[in-house]
Amino acid sequence: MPKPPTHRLGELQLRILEVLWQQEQAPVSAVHEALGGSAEFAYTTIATMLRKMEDRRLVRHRTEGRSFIYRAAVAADDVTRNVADHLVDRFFSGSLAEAVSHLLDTRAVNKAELSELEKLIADRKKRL
Amino acid sequence: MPKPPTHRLGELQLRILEVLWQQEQAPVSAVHEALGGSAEFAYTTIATMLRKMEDRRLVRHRTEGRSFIYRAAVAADDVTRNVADHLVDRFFSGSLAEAVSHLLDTRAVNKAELSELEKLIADRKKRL
DNA sequence: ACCTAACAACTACCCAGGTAGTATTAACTC
DNA sequence: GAGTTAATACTACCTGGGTAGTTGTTAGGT
Repeated sequence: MPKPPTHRLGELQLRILEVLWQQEQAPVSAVHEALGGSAEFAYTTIATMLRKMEDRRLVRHRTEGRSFIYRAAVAADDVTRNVADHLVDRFFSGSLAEAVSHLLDTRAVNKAELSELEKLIADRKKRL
Repeated sequence: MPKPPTHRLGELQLRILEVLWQQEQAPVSAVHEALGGSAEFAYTTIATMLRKMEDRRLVRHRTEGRSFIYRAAVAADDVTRNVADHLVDRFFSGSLAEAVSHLLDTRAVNKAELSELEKLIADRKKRL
């Protein structure tokens, strides 16, 4: 099956997916609620977006009574991985080190976080 | 001045910026050439995109004879930083360690790269 | 049987990235 | 100074994210 290009998702699509990842499955109304209700978006906006996302195979639905119950059709990890991978490839020519270096340059990283990173890498090294 | 949201750039816009970062400044024709000439894009596509990007303050131009000489108005580092920062914030709730962990999980990282990372972090630690 | 509330379907926008054809302008050439 | 050429300007289109109004359907209450 052709995987959808999961990098390049709109912000709303992302938030909808996040709801579905958390709730496993939900009718339109529940997604709408979880996103802040009518204060943030019209109910129809969510319904439309859900339909469009189903076209792109990002979500699926089944019918229950008169309601559409949606669930995510892509895993959170897949989306995250695709987006992150794409970034590293596109902006750092595939070099993870370059990416991390850049991030370290421009973020306030405290000692604790640095130690966490060190442990992470040490662990990884052992596993080779 | 209101900075343009540099995350969320189209692919073509990125490639145009990359040309401009490399060449410092260039007329439309040079950008078009650098992007593979008419085999890839019509000359007018590049010209149009450059104009649109100037609206968004991503590039500037000056006139030289009848030619427009364009140059980037945003630094490569700024764009990269914004995109990377946005990613870490959006997908890893701001945790660099989480992001790196995820990347390590899904990319084939060899020993050399791991060592490079280790050195990077050690250096950074000293500097605190 | 009728009314209403809930819900999905349909339709129609707006905006921006991307694409490119056509028109225009200005300089250069003969 | 008419014609060619190289450049920009204008215009129009497609696609996809985002937004929402209107319409149709149906279950439930009375």
